[in-house]
Amino acid sequence: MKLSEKKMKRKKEQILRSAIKVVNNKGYVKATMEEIAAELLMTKGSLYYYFKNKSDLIFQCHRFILSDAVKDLETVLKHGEGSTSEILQQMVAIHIDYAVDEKDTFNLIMEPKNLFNNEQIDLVLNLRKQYENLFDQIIKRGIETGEFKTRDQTIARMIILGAMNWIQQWYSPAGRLSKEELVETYTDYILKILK
Amino acid sequence: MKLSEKKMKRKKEQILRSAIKVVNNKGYVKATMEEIAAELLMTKGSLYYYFKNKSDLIFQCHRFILSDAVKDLETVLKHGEGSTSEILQQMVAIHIDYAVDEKDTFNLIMEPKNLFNNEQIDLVLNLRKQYENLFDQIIKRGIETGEFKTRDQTIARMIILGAMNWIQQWYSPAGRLSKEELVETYTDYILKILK
Amino acid sequence: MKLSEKKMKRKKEQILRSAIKVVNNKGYVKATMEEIAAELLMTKGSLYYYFKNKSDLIFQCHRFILSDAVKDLETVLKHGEGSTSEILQQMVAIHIDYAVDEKDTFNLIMEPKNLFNNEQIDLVLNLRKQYENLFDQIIKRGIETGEFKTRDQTIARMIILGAMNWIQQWYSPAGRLSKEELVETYTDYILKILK
Amino acid sequence: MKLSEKKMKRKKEQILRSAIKVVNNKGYVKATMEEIAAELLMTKGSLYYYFKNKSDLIFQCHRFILSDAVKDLETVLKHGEGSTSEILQQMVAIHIDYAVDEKDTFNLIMEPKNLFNNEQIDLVLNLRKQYENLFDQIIKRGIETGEFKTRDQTIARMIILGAMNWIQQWYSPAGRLSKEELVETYTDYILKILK
DNA sequence: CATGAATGAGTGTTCATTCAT
DNA sequence: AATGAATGAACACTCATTCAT
Repeated sequence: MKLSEKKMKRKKEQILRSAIKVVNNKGYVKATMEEIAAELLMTKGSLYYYFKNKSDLIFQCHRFILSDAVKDLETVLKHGEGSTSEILQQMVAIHIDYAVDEKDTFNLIMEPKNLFNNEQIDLVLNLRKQYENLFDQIIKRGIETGEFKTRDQTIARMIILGAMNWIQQWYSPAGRLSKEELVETYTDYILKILK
Repeated sequence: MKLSEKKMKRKKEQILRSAIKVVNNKGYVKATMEEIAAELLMTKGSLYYYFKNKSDLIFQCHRFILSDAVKDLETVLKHGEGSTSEILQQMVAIHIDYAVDEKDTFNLIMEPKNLFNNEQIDLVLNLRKQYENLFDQIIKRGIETGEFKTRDQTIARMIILGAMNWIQQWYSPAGRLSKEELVETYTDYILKILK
Repeated sequence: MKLSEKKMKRKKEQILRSAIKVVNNKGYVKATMEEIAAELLMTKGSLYYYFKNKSDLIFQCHRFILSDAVKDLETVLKHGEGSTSEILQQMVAIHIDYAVDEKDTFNLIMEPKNLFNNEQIDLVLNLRKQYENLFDQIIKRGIETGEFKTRDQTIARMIILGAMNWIQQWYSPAGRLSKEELVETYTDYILKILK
Repeated sequence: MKLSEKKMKRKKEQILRSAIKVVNNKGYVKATMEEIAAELLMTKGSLYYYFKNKSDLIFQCHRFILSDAVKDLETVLKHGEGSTSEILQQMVAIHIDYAVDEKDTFNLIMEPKNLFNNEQIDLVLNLRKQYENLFDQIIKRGIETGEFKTRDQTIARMIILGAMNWIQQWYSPAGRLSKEELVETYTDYILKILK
């Protein structure tokens, strides 16, 4: 019982990984079930054993990655050490890690959702809100400790997220900047926004 | 000759306008030649008299909008009055206008380009560079006048562009903020980055 | 204008004829768009130029045949000469003609309709009612003239229709009975029911 | 041996019952192996231990129901009490019961058989003949006792069967007529045919 | 110039069937 | 005896593209 369930879960994850890859290379419309399956040496028919729909599969991809990122951020937010600014820097590092390492994957964050049904949309929006909320929390904490101040907190957060999401459009680890330098510079600018 | 050429040009522009509308509504993958033609009371077959491809048509849309935006920015940059900060504010206003009004067509900036052939990609990348360059110019001007200073100018510009491009992911003119307020707040934060 | 419309109509009818043939040979579920198209040396894609759906196409088939039959029956009912019994006999002849000559075609009458959408179902049920109603009319007329009498008119009509629809399950023109004999014998029995 | 054979038989019957249910609800084309199995808390793969094919399974359903009906009719025919007319009425009741309760499975009688292979078709046709023959017998008996008379016995029987089979196209137990009234009225009319 | 008509490659989805365990 | 998993053939439907008229 437990065994077969684990197997199922592992397979689902494999498929998700493959789907994430393909979806983010081609966009979710051009990503075909065939290609997603092919990468795993399966036939597209088999995918339907694990996922109800293409829509469902894509949705799970989104959810999967986002959940992971949320978990990482939460850990830092709760157990991270140092000043609020230092914790913020760690969060920026996490976001940039996802955006750069899992490039295609994380890109999902900013894609539209004409494919999701209402139920799914709700869940996605919730996850996104959760994600944004983590940055809201750190900002609020900074304000409370007197480290930060903002004119309009929502917009400040949007600016920060936008700036970070844009990274994957241009940054290459092979380029002029190391990831560490990138994180540092970004944090620097972000702190300017919050001060 | 000249006459028929002008007619052709006018027709092409009509088609582009229609295509832009549809693309902005449905995204370029779901935008069908049929719908683009229908809006003009034509049949899709006719489109092929003016454009080689759907790919070509979409590309021209992108180019059209981007050129427009570049022109607008250039005008402000050259003839705009006021301090560098004030000119920057006008540029932010222009960008936000395009991002909000021309949603998906403008959005193409940040989307992959599995649709464009190499020739087209080069042209698009050039346009993008031109676009970015205009923001580089205003930053440089600010530094020369002593109004701005940056730790890393490229990254500063990336942060600014990223922040602005993100707007279309969340901003609705029907929401809490008017476009004017949005522009003002954004400029405010952007200036913080540059000071 | 008028010309192309006529062409369209003619083509639609051709497709309907083909569809009727295939549908009634294989049943509407096993009838494929491909096969329907193949018979006309078309590709299945083309069918969608004329019909929105498989469901739509099948529906039009049903409607097409049923309308024809209704028209024929109405003609006899209104302009037929002779006693009510004699007119009934002509109606029986028409029904049997459809059932035997257009065997597969007419069979549609008795097939379920899990395929039709609500709008279509309404129309189909209406047509069926119209068809049944024609037999109701002749029965009523017979009762008024004193030629017929019934215990339960609805059931009488159902028995008559059922008996006639069953013919295509067993009758072959190549068999023992000519169509004329068949009609005569059937009418004979039907009159027994109505007397 | 004997024991496991009995187990096998019992299981087969369980499956048939489930299949019959599903087929009656969805029609045999839309009835899926999955659904048939699910009702029994099995997986569809297991069905293939008991039945070679879906075709085979469906065929056995048909056979099962038809055999049952034949048995019931035979019982009445041999041991039924009362006049020939009264026995006929009981047979009509049986037929109507099957037609109404076992809708689609029983309906198979009058559907084409693109699903059955030649071997199966022969068996089905034989069963049908057996079924029809039982009605022939009662008619013949009526003629011998002087209760009935017919112009053409085969056609008379066809009319009676057709009328009865049609019932499932329109009758609903929830409607105006109870099943008892239906039986009585039908018998009444059928007797008119036979007199 | 424009269109009506046709095409064909592609795509998601379903489902009977198989088979190792 | 049963199952989990995979397969592959089939099918409806879409749409960019073509071309004779």
